[in-house]
Amino acid sequence: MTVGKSTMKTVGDDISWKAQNNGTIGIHPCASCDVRTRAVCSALSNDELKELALHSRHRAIDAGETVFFEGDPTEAYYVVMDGALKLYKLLADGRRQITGFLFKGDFLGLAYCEDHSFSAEALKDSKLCQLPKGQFEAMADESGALGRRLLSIATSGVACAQEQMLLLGRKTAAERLASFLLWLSSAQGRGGDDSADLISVPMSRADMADYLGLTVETVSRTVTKFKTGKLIRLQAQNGIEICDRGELEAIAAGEAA
Amino acid sequence: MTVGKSTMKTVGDDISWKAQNNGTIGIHPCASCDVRTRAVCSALSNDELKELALHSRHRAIDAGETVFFEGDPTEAYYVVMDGALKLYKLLADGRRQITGFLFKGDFLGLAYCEDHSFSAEALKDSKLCQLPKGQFEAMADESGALGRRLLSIATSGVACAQEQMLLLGRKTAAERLASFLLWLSSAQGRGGDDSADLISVPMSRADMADYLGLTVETVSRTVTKFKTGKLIRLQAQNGIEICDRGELEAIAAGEAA
DNA sequence: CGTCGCATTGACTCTATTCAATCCGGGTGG
DNA sequence: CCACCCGGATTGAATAGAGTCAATGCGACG
Repeated sequence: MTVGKSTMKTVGDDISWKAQNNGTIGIHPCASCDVRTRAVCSALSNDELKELALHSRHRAIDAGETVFFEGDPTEAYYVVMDGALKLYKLLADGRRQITGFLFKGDFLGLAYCEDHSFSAEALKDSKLCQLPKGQFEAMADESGALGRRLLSIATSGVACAQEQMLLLGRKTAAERLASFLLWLSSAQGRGGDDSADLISVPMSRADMADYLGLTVETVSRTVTKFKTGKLIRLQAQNGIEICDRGELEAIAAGEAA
Repeated sequence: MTVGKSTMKTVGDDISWKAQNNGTIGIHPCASCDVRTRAVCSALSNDELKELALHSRHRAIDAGETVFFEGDPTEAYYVVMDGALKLYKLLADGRRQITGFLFKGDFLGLAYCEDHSFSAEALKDSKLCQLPKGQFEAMADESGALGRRLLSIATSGVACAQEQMLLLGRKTAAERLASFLLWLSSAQGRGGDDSADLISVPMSRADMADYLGLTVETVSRTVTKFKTGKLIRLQAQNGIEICDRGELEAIAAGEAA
């Protein structure tokens, strides 16, 4: 198992300071950031945001590139500005468990941890906003709002993880896939009305398998079964259309016949 | 699946106010609490502690009794003063996944969540210190130390949960049991030197199975295999002695032959 | 001493894995 | 333009690891 240091190009200091001054937000690079209102940053005052922006760096990550490896010392936290990431852990012989996927607006990192307890890799070309560990932690210590926001992120992370434990420990392959598709749908519904019926699946079958605790073959077979049963329809560009949400929900909950 | 409201006797207002005044701690009921230095409470000043104690209640929970059910509105947080609890989630047909065990000193509850996302039940007769939700949250909002402590608890909860996902998604029965025994050992080592070789197992085989994503039979068979292989020895009163920690560690990590 | 609940063991089954072949779409180079 | 190639996805056949069903063992307790 190769666990090396991550190397990556830093887009660097080229944060735009040209954002328009609208009188309330003031001039700072985050003014033009479209995840600002959704991400952790929303817990910061304009002054704090400005301060933090002084130390932040944007990083472009290509698909397949690693942000950091499990065991690496934590040097920074990140906000996903665009793209998608997978988080995973490995066993000595290469068996892999994906512990989560991150999308636009999500926060990456575990507060106050010395070392990363998982690896993070881009599913597709992505943009991250990198926040230096020390700087960010100091700010979290100062700002009650940021601390509370981080707590709420961690808390929902725990709830999510417990749901996934239920899936991994007790659900059948079909139940796992159904749960996954519905989760993906609701994740993509964030921002829009509700959950989308046409979902884009940025991860490979192998990634889905490693997230669901199955093999590629089983995922593929189960997808086919859902397709045959007219629960879903495969679309171009890794799209999946949910045709019978009710039935999928019943399956996901373990209520199916 | 019966999911009712939890009912429980409240030991009530009989918190002892007789703790000795040693000049620094001052007179308050927590002075005599032996988990005070380990639990969340350690993040509070004496004044804060005193304030919180005014609203706290001790609850005695019998083995098998439920503290709260998944879906119940969160009305309080708890500190486990003594005993052991299991946290679990259920599927519609009764399949159960235990998502964690709590011991003396552990914190019970997910900060700022409206409803409980899991049920909590005592493994054996236990004592809890109940902290009213509103009171405690207000205090967390005020005190940076408490907020940070809660964040660190939630954060290590996430790391723990991810480790468990790896176990549930990718480990074999033997690897799961080995990981579990070592975890239990290190959990009981807290307070003592390091990890204990003689561990007490307060949960039934069924609980172990539901925690490890296995069946009772498989757990039992695997225990027998370990016993036969001289990796462990069963002791009286649900005790298990670890005889070959190195081999167990190798198995747990997935490095065994 | 008998009973009850949990744990263990045995025999058989089944779901998901493994191993292997084929398919499909996109990109490349002749 | 089209044949070729490559990686991911799908499908098939055989296998294995854990599950299921059922019987027995064992210790605590009345």
